[in-house]
Amino acid sequence: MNEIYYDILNKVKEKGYKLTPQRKAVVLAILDHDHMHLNTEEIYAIVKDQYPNIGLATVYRTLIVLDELNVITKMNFDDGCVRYEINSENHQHHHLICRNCGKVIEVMEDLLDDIEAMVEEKYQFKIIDHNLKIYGLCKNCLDNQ
Amino acid sequence: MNEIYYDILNKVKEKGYKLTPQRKAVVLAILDHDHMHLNTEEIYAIVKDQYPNIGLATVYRTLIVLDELNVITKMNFDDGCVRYEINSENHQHHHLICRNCGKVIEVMEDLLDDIEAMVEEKYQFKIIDHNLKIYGLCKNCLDNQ
DNA sequence: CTTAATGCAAAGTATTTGCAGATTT
DNA sequence: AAATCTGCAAATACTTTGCATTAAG
Repeated sequence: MNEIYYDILNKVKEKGYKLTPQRKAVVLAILDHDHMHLNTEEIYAIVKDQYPNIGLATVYRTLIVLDELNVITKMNFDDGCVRYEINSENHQHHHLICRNCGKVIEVMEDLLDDIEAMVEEKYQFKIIDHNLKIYGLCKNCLDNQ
Repeated sequence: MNEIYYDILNKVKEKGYKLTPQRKAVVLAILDHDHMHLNTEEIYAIVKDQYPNIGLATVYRTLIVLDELNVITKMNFDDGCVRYEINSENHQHHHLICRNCGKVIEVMEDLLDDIEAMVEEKYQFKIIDHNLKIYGLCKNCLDNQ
């Protein structure tokens, strides 16, 4: 965890961005709430706790920088806002989204090799990343019906 | 094509919605521009051509109805707006999105059976639909580098 | 004739931007 | 010291809503 944190700070510095306490606080907030798919307001609320006069615009701007540095990934769960995830390369995963309760479940298995091989060959498309969302009903909602 | 159109009108009627000329015009606009991933403004512009005093709000409201009836699907290509596609059940496809030029390419092969079977069994999740976006570089952008 | 749909304008959200002052390097 | 970053408020973009009027069934 600490290692990831310092890796991110280094990336920020390397690219010529300044290491401000606000930026550090945003990075920490995201790391501390991994797998929670926070949106900007939520990250802002967390950071504001320890850093009461940070502005929402600073959080927006920091997230743009982190996205540009490939540190985080934007996620869209169709709930009207952008949510963020840490980008740990060797940790590919997909999302199951319950159409009834909205819960998001992470699936750690990848299993997209076949389709990716086909795409690269047939479409001459150089794959960088992918994003798979599966919609349906979670166990809980199925049971309580 | 005509068959799909009347199927959609029937669905609208069946659910108790009124068949207004505005709704028909929106449906036609989408059908006439299939695979073009239009957003609301674009649909509005097309409809306005033949129906100059339609309001943007009517288009938004019609799209909400069509989405609810499962006639169209919302798509998010990370360009800041929601885009729509006709929902032809037996025509599953994925999208390749070029990180360089933004072009969206449709992939007609499905190839998600393995992963779906695994998800249904291991996560006890009843799958309704899925959405796969693959990011990378299209042939054109690779060639011109 | 009843009920729902439309068009307009106003109101909401989510996000971005301009700018003066503060902070990092 | 130079350049970037911050916080604030205003601006923008997309979408939804209230309401009086119109139109569909």
